[in-house]
This record gives sequence, structure tokens and C-alpha cells, in this order.
Amino acid sequence: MAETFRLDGVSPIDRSNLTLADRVEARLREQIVQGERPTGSRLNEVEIAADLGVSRGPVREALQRLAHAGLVTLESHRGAFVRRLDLGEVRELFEVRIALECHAAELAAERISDAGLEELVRLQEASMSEMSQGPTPTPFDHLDLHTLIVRESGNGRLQQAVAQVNVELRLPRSRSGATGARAREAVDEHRELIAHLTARDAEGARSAMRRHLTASLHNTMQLLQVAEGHDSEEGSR
Amino acid sequence: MAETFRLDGVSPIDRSNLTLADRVEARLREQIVQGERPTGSRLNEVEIAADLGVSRGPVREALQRLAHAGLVTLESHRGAFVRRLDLGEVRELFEVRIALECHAAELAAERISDAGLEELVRLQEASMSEMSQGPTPTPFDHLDLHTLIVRESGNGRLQQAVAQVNVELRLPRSRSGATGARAREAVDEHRELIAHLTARDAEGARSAMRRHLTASLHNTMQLLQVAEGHDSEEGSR
DNA sequence: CGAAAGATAACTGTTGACAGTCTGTAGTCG
DNA sequence: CGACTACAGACTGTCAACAGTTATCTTTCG
Repeated sequence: MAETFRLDGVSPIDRSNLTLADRVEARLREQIVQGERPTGSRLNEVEIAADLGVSRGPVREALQRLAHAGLVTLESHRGAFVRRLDLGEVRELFEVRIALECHAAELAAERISDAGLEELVRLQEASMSEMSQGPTPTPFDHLDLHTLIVRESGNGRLQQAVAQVNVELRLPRSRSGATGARAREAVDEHRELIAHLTARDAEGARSAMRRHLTASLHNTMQLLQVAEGHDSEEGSR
Repeated sequence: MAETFRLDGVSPIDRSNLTLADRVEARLREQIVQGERPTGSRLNEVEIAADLGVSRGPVREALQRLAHAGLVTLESHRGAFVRRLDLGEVRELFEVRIALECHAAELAAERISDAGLEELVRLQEASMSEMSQGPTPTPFDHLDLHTLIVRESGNGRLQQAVAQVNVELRLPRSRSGATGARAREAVDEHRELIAHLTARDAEGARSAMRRHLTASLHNTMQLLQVAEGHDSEEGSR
């Protein structure tokens, strides 16, 4: 996700080193996340190639990358499909997220900078004022706090792993309206988490994150269970 | 609901479904892990294609997959290279491994089957007898115990994530002779871990795994530090 | 003699065509 | 009338050639 930053003085600004495959990947990724390409739908290579005015080569490459990103499933000699996660897979993914973010919280408690702590508090206040004064259609702030904590773990690889898991989880979550009602509880849980981080209490931060994400998991599973019920009524397939 | 039942005796095991890209990937993966392809060396598409008697298409696909597996780095318009990990990256990867396996231990304590527990004990005894009676050139048993625990977490996705991290970590570890001296301590740590799992004590299993892997991390870092010293003497690149 | 500039070679990115596989449909036989 | 078979269409897997970029070597100038 994050572009590798090169400091070799060769190229001050990387020209459009973007390959065609890069652009096709970006476009498809956008279409999938936005819901433009429905879950489970087929991704026809020739159609996509014609659509974007390129040949099938770059399209195949893009599909391959999206498959590794977890947004697409590839079936040999059959084609590519927008990935559909069932409840069990969502749970498994969420548990991986818990594993990663709990450890990130632990590391962050030991390594977070003072600037990081300030930013954390600022985010907290922002979300609280938003909460009291109006509608909160922003699961983004929620994610940003988590993103910040993971970043302050000081482990780029961990950050990358979390990002990948979240890309996969974003898919079913965006379908089901996501949070909203739980936001109020989440703010409390965030407050506790921040307190432990400020105190640089690794074990406390871990368990706070654990409680927070476990609650979030249960909430998500409930929402999805309802959504899945609707799906089967509409009779997909 | 009334799906037509297909009994066409196609084939119980359709394994010629292997595409050329699959085979190229497997071959390259083997060469890289075995050290046949030195760390940092270039992977020339045309050379590989000619070598295996295929065209560049499947080779590109294989390289792409290996890049996502972390064994290869791709540089735009420059080529593919066998990945070289520095100490910092190894540490980061290992921390991810810790995050994943600690959570796996926690889950396994809650979910492990009786058969799993028996197998665990069997592994433990096997490694103890090996230890007392001769040389122990087998870090494989060591890994197998971890593999078993992760499997008993009941989370396929977690299992997959651990496997991927270990593929990446195997690379620098195989270079440095790996464990050996630490095997004795490891056995003790394993015993403690198994005790917690048997007692179905999730928190205990987690912290035991945490201690075990942290010790392993420090050991690995020390070994690599020595190995890296040798490398720079030989002056590669 | 060393360094910048230009030409040349090697390699990756991309393309369009060909071949093999799978899916769905029409036809045939019991 | 139902099930098996043969066929046709569509699509993916693979290939060989072309185009653009990067690296290397030679040449030339200070």
C-alpha cells in the first residue's frame, strides 16, 4: 500500500513510472471497494481490457495482485471473481486483526512518541465533539485512531499486515452500514486505551485493545448476520 | 434448491490443473529456499523462461506471486531480485510472528481437541528423546510443534498468515545455522507451554508463548548479527 | 588521465494471436 | 419424458514479437 520511499538522489520526482498494471489494479480496486463491482461477480479479462483500452497482460497482472490482496478469488481455467466472505471467514480475519492490533498496542505503549500521544488525544477530542453535536457517519475516524496506534508501534511490517487485513474486512463491513450505534461505547473503550498508552502500560494497552476489538467483533458479526439474512431472501446466485 | 446432480465420473483427483505458472513458481521457490539462487541475485525473465522451456508470461506470473510471498522484490523496469532482509526487517517480521502465534496459543488453549493434546505430548516426548541421545540437526520438529498449535487455533486464516511469515523468516534463518545450542532451553519453554494448553489456560499459554518467542527472537538476532559480520567481510556487492 | 555525452546492448512492459479448457445448449437414445 | 452425448461459444492459459526503459560501453572533450 505505502509506496516505498527512495532516497537515492537519482530521481527527485519519480516520473510516471506507473506501469499499466498499476493503473488497472488501482481502477479495479476502486471499483470493487466502491461496490461498483458486486460481490461474487465475474471479472472478465477481455471486457476489462477493452474497457480500459489495454491488452489482457496488465489486466491479468492486476487481477493477480488483487487476489493476493484478498479482494478477488482466482479459479484456475474459470476466471476471477470479486471475493465473497462468509461469516466464518470474517470472524477468522477479525481474529487475525485482533492478534496484530493487540500486539501493536503493546509495542506502541513502549515506543510511542510524545507527538504521537498528543495526536492521539487530539483525535479523541475530535471524535467526542463530533459525537455530541450530530450524526456520525464516519467510521473513518475510528479507523484512524487504530491506524495511528499501529503506526506508533514502530513496526512497518506490522503496519502493512494490519492494512492488508483491513482492506479485506472493509469489503463486507461497507455492505452492512457498519458501526453507528456502537460508536458511543467505542469512544469509552478508546479513552481507556489511550489512558494505558499515555501511562506507557503495555499490558494494560493490550488488554484494553483486546476488549475493544472483541466487542467490535461481536457487533460486526451481529450486523452481518442480519445482512446475510437479507441476502438470502433476495436469492442471489 | 433442486440442483442437478452431477455424477460424471470426471476425476477424483484433477491434478493436471497445474498451470505452467504454478510449476515455475514452485521451481523458483525451491531454488530460492535451497539457496541455489543467492540472496540479492537477479532473476532474469528470459533466462528462467529458457531454462524451464516456457515463455516469459508464466515466469512473470510466478515472480509476481513470489514477490507477494516475500521471497522476491520487484523493481519497476529493473527486474526481480531474491529478497535480502536486513536485521531490522527480520526483527519486524519476528514481531509479527509473535503477535500471530501468541494469539494462536490463546485460541488453541480454548479450542484444542483431545487428539491435539495427545499429539502435542507425543511431539514433546519425541524431541526430548532426540535431545538426550544425539545430535539435533532438526529445527523441523521445533517448527512442527508451533505448526500444530497454530492449527489447533481453529483459524485457517491465522494459520495461513503464520505460514507466510515463516516462509519469509526461513530465508535468513537457514543462512545462519539457526538454533542448536538453544534447543535445550526451547524444550523447557515448550513444556511450560504445553502445560498451559493442557490446562486450557488461555492467558498462561499466551504468556508462555510470548516468553518462548521473545527468547527465540533474541537468539536469532544474535546469530544473524554474527552472520552479517561475516557477510560484510566477504564484501558482497 | 578522468569525466561527461552519446551510442549500443540487454531487459522489462505490452501487445495481439493461438491453443486448451470449461460452460451451456441442442440433439439423440432409452 | 428424462438422461447422456456431442457440439459450439466464450474465456483463460500460453506464446512470440514489438516498444520503451535502463544499464553498459565507447567515444570525446576538458
